[in-house]
Amino acid sequence: MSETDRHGRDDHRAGVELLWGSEERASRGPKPGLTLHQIASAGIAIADAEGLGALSMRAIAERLGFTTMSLYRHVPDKTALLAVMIDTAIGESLPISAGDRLWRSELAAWAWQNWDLFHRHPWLMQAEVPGAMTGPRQIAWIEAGLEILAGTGLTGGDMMEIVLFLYGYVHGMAHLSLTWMRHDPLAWESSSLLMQHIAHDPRFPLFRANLAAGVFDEPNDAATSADPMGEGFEFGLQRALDGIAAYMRQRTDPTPGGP
Amino acid sequence: MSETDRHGRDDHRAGVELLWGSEERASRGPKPGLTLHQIASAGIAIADAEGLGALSMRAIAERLGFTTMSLYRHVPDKTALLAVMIDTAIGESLPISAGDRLWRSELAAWAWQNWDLFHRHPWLMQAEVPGAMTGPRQIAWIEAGLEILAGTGLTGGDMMEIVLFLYGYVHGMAHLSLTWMRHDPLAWESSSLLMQHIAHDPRFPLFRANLAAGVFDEPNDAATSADPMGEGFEFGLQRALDGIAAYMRQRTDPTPGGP
DNA sequence: ACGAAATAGCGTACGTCATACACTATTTCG
DNA sequence: CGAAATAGTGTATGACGTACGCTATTTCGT
Repeated sequence: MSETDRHGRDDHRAGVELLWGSEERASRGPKPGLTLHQIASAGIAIADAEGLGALSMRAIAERLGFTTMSLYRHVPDKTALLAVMIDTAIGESLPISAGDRLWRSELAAWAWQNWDLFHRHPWLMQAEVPGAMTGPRQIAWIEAGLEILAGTGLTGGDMMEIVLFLYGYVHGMAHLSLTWMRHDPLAWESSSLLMQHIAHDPRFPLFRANLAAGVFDEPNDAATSADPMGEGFEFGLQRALDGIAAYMRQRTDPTPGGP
Repeated sequence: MSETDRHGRDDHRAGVELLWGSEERASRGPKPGLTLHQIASAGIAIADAEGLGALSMRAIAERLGFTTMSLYRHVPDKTALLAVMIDTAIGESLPISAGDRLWRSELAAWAWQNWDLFHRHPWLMQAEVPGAMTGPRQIAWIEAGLEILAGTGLTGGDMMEIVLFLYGYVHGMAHLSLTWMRHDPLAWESSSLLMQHIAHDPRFPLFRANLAAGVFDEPNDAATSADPMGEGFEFGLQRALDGIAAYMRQRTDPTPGGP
């Protein structure tokens, strides 16, 4: 067991270095015919097209025309590779400013770009990687959020908490969206089966009422849209921004109306 | 491939029925010495103690003193079992009213109970199960949220969107918390390694400043607390509730200040 | 220029996983 | 009482991550 632990730790350390270290070519030995970036890109392509379940070391190697074990010359283990894949995918679209200098629209753009990212690479949500393997591009995303709030007169701590608040919301809502809205015909049938069950269950009168009122689009409508929960996301986003705005007012106007 | 698809669909349907159907004993055949509830409970115990990675059909069967394949008499596949585990774990603590009838404190209690649930069973976040396999107890949780908002004069659609907004936030923040705050000593070392990298990276001045200011507790402090991100959660929760409150004001007071 | 050192990729092998399938023993209904 | 249905067992299969030893290649110190 202690051997396993030691190994796990070494792989963790190696994973962090893979994300943050410099990619220097070794001086001696044959020239690599395979790069970390190629591997990560192949992995992303597979995960995008066929889901995380289809992402095996074998599948990646085959796609690249190398043997499975060759990958391990560039990556300590699959978890570390996933971490690199995540950071690579995030890096494909770093946050773009909305253009104006208004924190509210900038934050909204920031949130929507994040939302889109999760929908472009649905496996990002499922990939379970320890937080210590966070990569620089993910930090860059947080940094961008902090930058947006930099001119508002909030303390650093407040800024960080607000960014994490918003990031948490985006992440959670994207998870809901992706869990629910796999519009493959396979999930379709069982989904309507579930709706039938709920619709006949007397324990959930309010939920049922909303079902009947079409608050959830009927599955056949939802299946036609690429982003069926986008409206719900926008709603929550506006609530979140309202909450942030209220907090900023409260912190910058020291109104004398105390207890 | 079409054979696999057909099978996947059948398993999906069976999974939904497992969650929602009635558990009637078959009339003929030997008496079962094993129940679905036992299996799910054993699975929960393993996942709680050793994580989702240690949750194998073999491990569950061994713990119960049966063979691996015996489980498949009660469960179509592992995904469906996970769905039952999730619903069982959620059912262990159904939402409890805060006592007063104020939507704000009731919703806060609701959110905190959800947060606690995720921390009591961290694997709930990792368990990837299709949305169509949502169980009745999870719906009960949403229903409880709707009930809290029932007296506020909002439309059904608004109520649902608010509950999903809050649920999304709780889920996302819990994910952040659990991804980051595995306080096992194994993750510890690589985590501080990451912090070192960030601390020396000129690309993230704002993030670095907050690191230096101790906005993230130093890892050694965080490791001592059972819920190190609880404060951040409460902060975001209050912002979310403020945002909801603002929306309710806007919808119930039809102020004439239009465009 | 040359041997030592280091590395890239390959081939094989192992243990673990979910799960298909055939079998036996048990219970109940017609 | 026999036919039908079911609970649990035993064995087998194919996919997975990855440890280990090998060969071929490149570069450094001499």
